[in-house]
Amino acid sequence: MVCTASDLQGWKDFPKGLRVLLLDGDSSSSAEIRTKLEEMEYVVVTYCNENDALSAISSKPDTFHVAIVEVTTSSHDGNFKFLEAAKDLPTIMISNIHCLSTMMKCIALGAIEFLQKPLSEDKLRNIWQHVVHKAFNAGGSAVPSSLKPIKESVASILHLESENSENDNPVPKELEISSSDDDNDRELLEGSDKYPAPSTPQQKHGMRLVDDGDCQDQLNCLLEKECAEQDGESKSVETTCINSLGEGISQVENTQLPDKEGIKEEENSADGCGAASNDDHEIHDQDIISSSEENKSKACGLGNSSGTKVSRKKMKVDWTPELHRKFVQAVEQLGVNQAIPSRILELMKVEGLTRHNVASHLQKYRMHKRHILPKQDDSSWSHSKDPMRKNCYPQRPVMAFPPPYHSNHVMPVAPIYPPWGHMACPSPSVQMWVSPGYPSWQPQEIWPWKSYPGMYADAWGCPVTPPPHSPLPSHPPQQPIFRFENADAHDKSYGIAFNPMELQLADEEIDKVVIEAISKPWLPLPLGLKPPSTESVLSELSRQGISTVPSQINGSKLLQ
DNA sequence: TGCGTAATAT
DNA sequence: CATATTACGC
Repeated sequence: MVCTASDLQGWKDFPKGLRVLLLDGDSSSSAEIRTKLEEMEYVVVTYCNENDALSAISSKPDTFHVAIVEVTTSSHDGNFKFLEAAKDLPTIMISNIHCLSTMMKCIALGAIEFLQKPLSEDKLRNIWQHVVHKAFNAGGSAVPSSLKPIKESVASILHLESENSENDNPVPKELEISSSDDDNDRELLEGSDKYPAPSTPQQKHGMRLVDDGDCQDQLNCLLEKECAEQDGESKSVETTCINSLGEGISQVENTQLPDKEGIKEEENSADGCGAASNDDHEIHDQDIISSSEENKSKACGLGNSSGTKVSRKKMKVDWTPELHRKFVQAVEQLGVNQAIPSRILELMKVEGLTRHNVASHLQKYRMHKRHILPKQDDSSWSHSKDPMRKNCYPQRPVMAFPPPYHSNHVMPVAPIYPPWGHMACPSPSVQMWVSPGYPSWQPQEIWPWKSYPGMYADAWGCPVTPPPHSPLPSHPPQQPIFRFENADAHDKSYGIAFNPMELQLADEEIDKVVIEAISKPWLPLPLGLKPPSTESVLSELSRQGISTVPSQINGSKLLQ
């Protein structure tokens, strides 16, 4: 089967444009539902009496993909006639009444779902799932023609999926998907946290019962991915297995799990050592985490194909730059005084992360910070709430980029590069002069302490112009100096001092990396790039006629 | 109980 | 090695 991206063109924005028949005698509720649906870019045709609706579907049976039908209390057959007539059309019954027998009757007659009014947006948004479900579930050729395009569309997506996984493609699948329909996935993702949950529990289980496992699994997989990407606001952290080394890719997935206990539970049962009487939670498949882990391990070819209950003992939090960014953001937001594990945890809103995780991280974070800012001036970080903090960059007019590119620019006295750059200026005031283009909420400081393999592309999801092949060699930590150029200088004057060895490197490669680094100061330094040494900064400054440098920059002593 | 810290384990 | 865990004092 040929499955090119063009196959998807047919319904690129899949749920959008779904044609919905709305039959509701109550004009106000009808209008409301219609509005909501149209906001979601569904195409709605409303009917207020059953006969019109019936004639519509009988004259043009392929017009609609899904129907939403009110169960009337007035007319006695309560639109059941429609339900019977529209067997091919996935039909959702809606009503004000809470009558179990009515509900059951509807379901028995083929309604795919019964919803109480008022309908939440989630419910409405998710109606497409029924359509897909029906498209796959209707036996073979019996798929109503209105659903065929959907089935094909989804099938081709699924096919792409499986192709990708066969290739043991190094590119995370998420990226594949997103690149295949790049245009609209933003929008899709906007509300994506609302997608994953089927409108009703019944759907999840019901589907499993009926469907053939393959499709279903793939579909779940797909749906999961649709919402997995959400970059800015990842909500859960995936704990990683020990092997995690291979993957620098962002390990956060948005799972929006209602019960936060998911991971925590597993922790104590982690190695299942003493407590044989483990929790019974495990048997529930409610645990999205586990399934995503499974996917992941499949992706890297480590998966044990048989055991569905993949190791629950992955409990190490991988502090990806992204996760750390959130951490720092939270710390900053709280101010150092308030930055205690529990609050940080709250602010981070990362699912599955425990207070212990945060505490441990915080501990390390503080240690490193303190190591960098020796006692001399701990006020630099202990009173970050102080509004006068903005003075912490007295050299501002001098330096071109808002804050020194990385906080590490301001070199500590120690010759070695501290793995944990200190926070350049923890207070929000720093944002005041961050140039408008920058995501000012983002902490200026990101730890370059960890070199993620493949982090250029993966950890941040977006292309960071990685050095295509040969990433810069990790050089011995003495020579290579990245001379940071300041504002007055023109762009071309940024330079790199090479030692002979490095001259062999393709200049363009380096330039690319440097440009990238300069233009995106919020990213960690790419592997191989070092922040400028104190000496180089100073000499550069003096070369430009700036001889006096404040003795204290950002709390770090530069001179004397 | 929660926090911070250091030592220790994985 | 980075992180978790533990232990201890507050």
